[in-house]
Amino acid sequence: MARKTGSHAEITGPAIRAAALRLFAKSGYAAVSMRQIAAEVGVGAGALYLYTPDKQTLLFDLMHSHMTDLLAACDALPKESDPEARLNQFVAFHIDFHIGRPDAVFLAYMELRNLEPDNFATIEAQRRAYEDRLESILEDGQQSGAFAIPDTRVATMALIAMLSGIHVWYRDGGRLSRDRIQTLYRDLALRTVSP
Amino acid sequence: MARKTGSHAEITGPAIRAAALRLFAKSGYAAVSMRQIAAEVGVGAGALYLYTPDKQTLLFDLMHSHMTDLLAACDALPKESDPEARLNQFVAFHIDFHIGRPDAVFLAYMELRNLEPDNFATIEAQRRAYEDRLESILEDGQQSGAFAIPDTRVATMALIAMLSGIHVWYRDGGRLSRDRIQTLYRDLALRTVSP
DNA sequence: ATTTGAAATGAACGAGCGTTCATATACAAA
DNA sequence: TTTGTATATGAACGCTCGTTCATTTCAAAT
Repeated sequence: MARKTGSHAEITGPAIRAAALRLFAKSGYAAVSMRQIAAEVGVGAGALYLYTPDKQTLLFDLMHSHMTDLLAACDALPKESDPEARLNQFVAFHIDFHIGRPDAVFLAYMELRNLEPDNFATIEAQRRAYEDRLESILEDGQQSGAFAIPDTRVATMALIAMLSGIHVWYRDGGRLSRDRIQTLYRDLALRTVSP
Repeated sequence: MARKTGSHAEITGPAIRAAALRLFAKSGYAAVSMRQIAAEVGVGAGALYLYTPDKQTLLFDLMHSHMTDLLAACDALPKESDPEARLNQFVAFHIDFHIGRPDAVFLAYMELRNLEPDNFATIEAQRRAYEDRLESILEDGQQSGAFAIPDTRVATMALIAMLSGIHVWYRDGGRLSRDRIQTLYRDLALRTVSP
């Protein structure tokens, strides 16, 4: 048997990316073999190379498209002028975006060290760009007197870490609803910057 | 050649653990081979098995002893009665302990998924026990009225994430001294729980 | 000086790795 | 219905992996 009945590139391609994402997130890039990914999709290992030049590129594409989506979604938010409203908006956005993509979030956080130098630099720049979105909000609030922040860079990193930490314990259908979590973290964020 | 001049178990054993810790932290458990570890120590790969039954146990021992040290050091802190003082103490302790052990922190944080189920359960219980140290402080403060926390469990996870996030950006000799970081994070922590 | 056990070697094992390629089949267009 | 191309196979390549083991050498105790 060679080509399969009903096989199409527009099905297999995304299926490979989805399987790779799930497996990389669960076991880690280095611990997952191309044969495992292929088995999950239901094809032979050789077929993967019709869709990616190699394993490293598969990882990079997953991380890169995640970060690109993140930045695009962040920039597509309606513009608020009040720093406090912008912070609230950022917190709600971050939680919403990240809770809906646990595997991609896990990848982007845990697999940086498995990227080759050029790929690493690209992802790292995107991560930094995202942090800068938050830092701008804090700086503007600081200048306008809406916030009182001793060190905006530290506050930025602290807030990002606090928000990103949700993925460690959040489970769908757990004790807290998404709305409740957003409310609690909006409150936490606001407390850390309020005068 | 077989046995080496000047070779001693009390030297090679710790050297293996130190090399494994550094390499696991840098590249990840699955990406590091026993031969790499051995090369770093300056022995053959076979020699490692005089000091560990297998690679998995080597990882587990590193994580387990780190967590055990962490809990012991935390419990050895002088007892404070005031919840605010206890929170300050916890923040300072956490930062101090973690900044001094970047590799072990990285391991305990990133390699959980590479632990076999029994080992995972052990480490996870220790991690939870550490979180509970902080949660107790927050609960006591909440009951005494010193703190006003909508959800102590969420506040606990948020604070732990915030504090642990320091390892992402902290570098020895960077812009901020250890003292300055402790001051900033004590302030951040206090803000998030203050009435 | 001799003995004894600890410490390390280095070859070997079977298995699995990422990747390539000649080959075969299914589908779309003619 | 024929033809051309997209899609997939599965064997094979050269490596590296974790681990074992017979063997050798060093260091300390007698």
